[in-house]
Amino acid sequence: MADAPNTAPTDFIRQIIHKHNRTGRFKGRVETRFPPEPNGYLHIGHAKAIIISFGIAKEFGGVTHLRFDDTNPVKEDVEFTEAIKRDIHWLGFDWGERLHHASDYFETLYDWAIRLIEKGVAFVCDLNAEQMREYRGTLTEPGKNSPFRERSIEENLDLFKRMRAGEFPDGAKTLRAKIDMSHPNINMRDPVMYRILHKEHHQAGDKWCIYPTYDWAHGQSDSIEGITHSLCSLEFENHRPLYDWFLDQLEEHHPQQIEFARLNMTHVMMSKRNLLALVKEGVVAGWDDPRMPTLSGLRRRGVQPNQIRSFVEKLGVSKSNSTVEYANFEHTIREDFNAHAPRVMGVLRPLKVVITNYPEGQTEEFEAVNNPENPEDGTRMVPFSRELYIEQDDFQEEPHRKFHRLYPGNEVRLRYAYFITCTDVIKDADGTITELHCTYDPASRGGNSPDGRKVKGTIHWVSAEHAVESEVRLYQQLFLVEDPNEAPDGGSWKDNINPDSLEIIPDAKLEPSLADKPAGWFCQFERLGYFTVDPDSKEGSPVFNRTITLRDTWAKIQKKG
RNA sequence: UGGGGAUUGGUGUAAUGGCAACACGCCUGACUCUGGAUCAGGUAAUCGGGGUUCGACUCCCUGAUCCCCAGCCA
Repeated sequence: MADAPNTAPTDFIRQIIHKHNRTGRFKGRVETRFPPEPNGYLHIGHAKAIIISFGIAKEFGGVTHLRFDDTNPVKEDVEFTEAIKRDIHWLGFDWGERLHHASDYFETLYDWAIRLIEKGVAFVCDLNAEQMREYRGTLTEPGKNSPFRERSIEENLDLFKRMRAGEFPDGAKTLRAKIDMSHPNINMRDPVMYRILHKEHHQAGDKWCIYPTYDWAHGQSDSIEGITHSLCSLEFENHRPLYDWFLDQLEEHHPQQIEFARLNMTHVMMSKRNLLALVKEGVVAGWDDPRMPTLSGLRRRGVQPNQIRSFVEKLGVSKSNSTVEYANFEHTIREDFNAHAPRVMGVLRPLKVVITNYPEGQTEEFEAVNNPENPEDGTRMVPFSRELYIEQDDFQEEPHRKFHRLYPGNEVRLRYAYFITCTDVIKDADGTITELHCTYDPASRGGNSPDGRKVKGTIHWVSAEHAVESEVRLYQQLFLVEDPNEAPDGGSWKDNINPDSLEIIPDAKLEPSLADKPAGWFCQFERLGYFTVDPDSKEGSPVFNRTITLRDTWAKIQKKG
């Protein structure tokens, strides 16, 4: 499972850390953090951030903190914290004792704010939101100083304490850093540090009615925890000067913020807000719907955590905005499953086959290989009888010129069993094929003919009397377009939703070994794809999710006509 | 039009002054008791224009394009 030793990544972040280690900036220590806001579920995009932050720290012998960035009680909920922790653990990472909340630091943050007031670099401002916007200036014009900017330190101290004491209504006052209203970086134009919010906090209870903003809380939390490298996404680049400014003013431990490009993927909705909409509006069944790009959705779908890790590791890290093709993710999933998934036989769309020259009532068993990629996985016995199910797709009455499966008069191999030849096609009054009659060659027992005769096709099958009935859920992309956010003319992103993203097959026929597999168990249905047992399964009647199909060369041939 | 970033095949990354490499995708072919897997081969790139240099993806100048920022969101 280890990466090849000579391919250790040398991306720009690792290069910076190596440099710090050379110069002794952090005395060789590497400590990172993952700071989710508890306002939604983690998705594949977060997985990149998690894998990078945890992965790099580990690689350098350091540790990673999990810190809930819970500075806005209006948007957040404990509901999400457990899900976030579970998903990170599932991905394969552990924060040990280092579980924190930004709200753990509210008292320190408050003290530090007082320090800045005393230093004369923070002030209480009475401007309301609209006024503040006017005073801020624009991208091209400088802002104006707030009329409250020159309050005395004493007055600021008094006002700030009274803000905390709850003397003022929401929005009446803010605490702001005193930096430079004409700074070309708008984040430096006297940014807000505290706002008044009379709202109970999911962690801190009703203790506070003033809450720190992201800019004031984040870097200081990093500092308190002794973080050395604070890795975040590109949009925070503009905030780094402020991150640095606060820590310079405080003269506290000063981590290095490093920004990298977040993960974008074709066909995947990454916006938390829109994912929430999909859940709330019932487009999907929940955050863990297998069509969701959430970690819980992927897990239920059957994607394995090591697959996500190797996917992200192979992508690399850079600062350029980019969008990964979904096929890349699929490749990684298949690559791993191919090596590890046990093979079984299951028929999704059953077509009954009667072997007319096979003795009625007779049953025999064939030895089937569990995983040809890994002979140590051994073999299992699969029952065979006179009546079988094969896949409807494996029969064509009038075959495509390159079709080499079953058609009238053609001989194929039933995997691990016998050669059979189609002799009759039975139809109902509507002309729908209901049954096939075939003959078998007893000499081909086990799947090879002693006369060396070759067949072009090998198909899977399940013995009718031994079949386990199963509900199988097939998934397609929730969005067929490459960029789900790109709304069609006059429409919205919702118009991109694929109405056929879920297909339920109520009566698939599976080989008997599949009757009682536990939820989460995965396998390959030969020739069809990789499947996972869904938690909805009941004893003796499993529900399978198709995680991903096999590569389908035949589909390409058909497409070409 | 202020500031901050970015730009290498269709896609994602490497090469940090010395043969533009790897992976995905796509296309051939071989092999196959999974039209899977595997194997062999092929396709295809340094944003433009100047300059420095024996030599430039890399350094300098200049232009273009894309992304981010005007929440009391994170």
